[in-house]
Amino acid sequence: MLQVPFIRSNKATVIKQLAKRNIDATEMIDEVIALDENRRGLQTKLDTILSESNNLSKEIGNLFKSGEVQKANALKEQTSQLKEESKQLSDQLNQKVEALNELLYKIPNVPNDLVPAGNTDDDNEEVFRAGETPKLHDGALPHWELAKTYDIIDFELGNKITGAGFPVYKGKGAKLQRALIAYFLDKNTAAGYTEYQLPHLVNEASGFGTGQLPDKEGQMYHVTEDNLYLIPTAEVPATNLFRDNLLNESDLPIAVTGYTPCFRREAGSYGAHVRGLNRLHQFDKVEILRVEHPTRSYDALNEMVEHVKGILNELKLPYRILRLCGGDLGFTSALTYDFEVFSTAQDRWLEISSVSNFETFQANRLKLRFKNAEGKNELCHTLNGSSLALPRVLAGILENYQTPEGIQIPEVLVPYTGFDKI
RNA sequence: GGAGAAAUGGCAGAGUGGUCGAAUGCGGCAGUCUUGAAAACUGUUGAGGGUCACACCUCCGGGGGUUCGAAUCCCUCUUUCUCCGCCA
Repeated sequence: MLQVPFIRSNKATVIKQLAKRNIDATEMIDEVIALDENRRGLQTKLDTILSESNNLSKEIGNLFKSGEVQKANALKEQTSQLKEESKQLSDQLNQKVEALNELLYKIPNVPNDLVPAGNTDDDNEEVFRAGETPKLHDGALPHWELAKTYDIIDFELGNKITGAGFPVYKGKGAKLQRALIAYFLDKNTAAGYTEYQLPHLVNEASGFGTGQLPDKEGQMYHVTEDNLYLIPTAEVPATNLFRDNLLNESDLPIAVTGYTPCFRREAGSYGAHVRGLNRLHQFDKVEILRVEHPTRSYDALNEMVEHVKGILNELKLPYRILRLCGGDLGFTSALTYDFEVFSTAQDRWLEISSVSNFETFQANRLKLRFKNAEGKNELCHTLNGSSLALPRVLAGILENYQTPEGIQIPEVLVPYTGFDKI
């Protein structure tokens, strides 16, 4: 969530930038400022009363000590009114704080200057394109047909044991998945990211820290018995590693990578776009995450983009990079680059990575700070990205590397798979 | 799952109703001494709100209660440890 002091001193900019998301935030921002002023006024009043009653209590204590019981009892009577007042004030104060927070939860992050205005993914700005779209032979198939032909992914079996969106990988399909995970992790650790194995279920506080809660709980599977959520992305446990941390400036930057399965309810998705591996309830993903000094975070974002590019170049897949427009930008993000791989057989682009700078938006909720050069506590910037999401990369490989004789394995993966053809 | 014990500042650890935001030690920072360093000595060292800055307020695992007054008493939740049971 946004910081109130920031809103107060940058009101015009905040409203202007939020307009890129097609939000007129004028009213909300005004209300935030009014509620905050109100809150501070109440706080000051309450503090005064508490101060008075603290003094009285001390006096009473001293009187008891010196044996002046009657005087002490007389003073006791005075405290009851103060108590009543302070109770009322603190109730009012709590209401204000709650109202303020509820409002703040509804305000998305302020888009960066680079974010183009726009409504839908049509308005995203293509900033890079690489890789040749291969000319496929006659009779080239979409990946779900290839999966069947070569018996490497079984969607029906997943259907039987769980339901739609939970495919079963088998044989060389399973091995290829494992190879991709190992390859991605190796690339990430070689680039300085520390590998973590993270919990796949998280508590409410963690869901809140990264912005899934409140409001977006419908996207996550919820284990009500224990009030835990299945992670929709490793971003949630990875970012929450640093919840409530007060770091030294020298601890920054922090770079983390981890592989986890991801679980998404994807309520409301339907049709051809959920065919095959396009959209699943459970999928594998390797994530990279950075905790950065505010002055460096956009350099870090570029480094992450370059890193993901490096991987896709090695895999020799056709891909493009989009800068998301305001309408398509995630709630918590200030600037996001999406990577899409070209699905030749489907003739469409599939999102395989999303690299974002959240600036202080998550850090504020997480209370993730560092001590700056002046000795003041300052919020860190958090960033994360996929490197990479497995199913669509797999789809891209199957479709783009298919030949009449079988599916070639990208050269960099062969040491991991142990075979060069399916 | 059952029984018991515990949770205090970066860490260790005192504090069982009244100048306790909290002794002491370690660590950190600054200074003295030193050519420099170490050692020694001296000082300093939690967070949030609030203020131009002070003042002031809140925080001793979380929440609630008793009391004029709670780190200290009561209730509750969570976590950790020990023992028993079960178990990949």
